Amino acid sequence: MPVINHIREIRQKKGISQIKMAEDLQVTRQTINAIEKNKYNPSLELALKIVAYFNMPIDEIFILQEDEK
Amino acid sequence: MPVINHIREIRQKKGISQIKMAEDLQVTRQTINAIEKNKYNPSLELALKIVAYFNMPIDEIFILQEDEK
DNA sequence: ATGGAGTGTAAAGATACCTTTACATTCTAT
DNA sequence: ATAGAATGTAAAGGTATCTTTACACTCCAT
Repeated sequence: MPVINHIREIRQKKGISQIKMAEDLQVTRQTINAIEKNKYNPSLELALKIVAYFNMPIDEIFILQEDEK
Repeated sequence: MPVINHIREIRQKKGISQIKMAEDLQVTRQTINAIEKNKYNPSLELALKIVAYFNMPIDEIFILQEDEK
């Protein structure tokens, strides 16, 4: 899985629940949960919304793993 | 379409063909073309690869349009 | 004017992303 | 120990992303 994310840690550090984050971003709680659990990556659109939501540089949230083909 | 990109201009300014860019990024030429023509957005993974490929800040390549719901 | 390089596009098929609904589990506070 | 809030997960369905194959067009150089 070539893209990892630090959403859970960041979200928890900010004291935000999956429910609130999902509502704020207008997606379902399951979507947030699945992304945190690395079931799949967010779309580019949702990823950019998350970056804006956390107000952090993208490379502190999403990291492209170079090793695997 | 809430995410726009400046891939075409950047690619052309660097003198790279869609074919070469597709090979370098390990996707098909049609994928590059479709993204440039705004048929759809790249996945987060491909977007991050493009950012690394161009070696530019993401917000100079991909822009989240805020206005539309 | 023919050929090659670059680009535009379409159809069909596979997998990824996201939703709705639903139920189960964990954690904390009372 | 029970309740409420938060989280984990699963199935089914819809749309998005990407592939393969294929054909068309433009532009420039020979």
